[in-house]
Amino acid sequence: MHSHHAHPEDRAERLVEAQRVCAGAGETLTPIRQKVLELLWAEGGPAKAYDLLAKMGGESGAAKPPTVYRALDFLVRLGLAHRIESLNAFAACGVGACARTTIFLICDSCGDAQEIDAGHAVVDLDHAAAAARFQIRRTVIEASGLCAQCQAAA
Amino acid sequence: MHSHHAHPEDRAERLVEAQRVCAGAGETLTPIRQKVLELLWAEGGPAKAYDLLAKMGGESGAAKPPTVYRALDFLVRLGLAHRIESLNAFAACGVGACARTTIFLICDSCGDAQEIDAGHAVVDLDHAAAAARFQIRRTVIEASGLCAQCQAAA
DNA sequence: GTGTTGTATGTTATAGTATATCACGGTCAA
DNA sequence: TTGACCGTGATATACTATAACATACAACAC
Repeated sequence: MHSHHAHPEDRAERLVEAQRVCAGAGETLTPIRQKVLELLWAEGGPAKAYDLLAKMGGESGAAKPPTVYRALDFLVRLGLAHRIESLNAFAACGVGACARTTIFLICDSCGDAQEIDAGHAVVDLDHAAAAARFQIRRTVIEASGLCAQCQAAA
Repeated sequence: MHSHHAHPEDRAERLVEAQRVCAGAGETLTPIRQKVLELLWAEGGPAKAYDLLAKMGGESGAAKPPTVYRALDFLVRLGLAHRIESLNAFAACGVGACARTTIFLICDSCGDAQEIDAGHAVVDLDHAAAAARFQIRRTVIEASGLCAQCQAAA
């Protein structure tokens, strides 16, 4: 599941890009962080923290929750991944890394999540916030429903 | 906390309105559901399920989690309350009940959440979804940051 | 070299959020 | 009166996330 829509870029290419992003931020893509990022790529869609945890392996038994949560925090902080609030899940950023606000279209049927640029929606949100004199730090825009494929299947 | 911005309407008035909404949907505002709704009103801001649970009282000891979650599901289903995904919290609908998509502006400092109409933002979201042939069932738009008061205080 | 600082990770425990499941009682219509 | 539906009670458990403290190691100043 979630293995459809393979990303055009080669895995090695994305990895180099991710490392470049980290270096640019003065941070390091450590083995653990890289592993979690690759698991997110492999998932190809929303992934739960504990599912990632189970796939972490590790020589001295399984990894512990803080390990994967720290890595996820890091990846989200650098824009390499996103947190999907309405699923309590995480997804690799569809374009490598982005500082932009993105929208997730989450299919209730197949569980996949499509990431699209927020575009004008965020502009309007900024207007609304300005009218309320509210200073936005972070924006979450998520819509759930049926993706094109699942509509066709139904 | 959260007790500022008292709602203009009288509590009894809101209650009648809520009952009307339920009746209109062919549903019943049972004592438990009403109790949870009143707790949300009393809170005046985002409330956590387990905090509500603790305030439920009940003669034979405290209420159990499913009781409050069922009531919350009901209230959200009828538009009498909203779920705030990025807080894992719930809030009474600011206008009694609404079918509309609303935006929450969540203050990181005081924890209050202001509910505003989605307005154009949701139109743009609809456009974006249509372009992806995605059929939206539910929309979550939440922004967090600093409210006007907390900006002034800082 | 020694100490110090900062960052990443390991480890244990626990807090916090949510639902599955089965049982019980009431209402209402067939 | 029986059966379907709904709301609730009750128990248990699943799932999500973080606190708190310990360890390791590299970079740098002295």
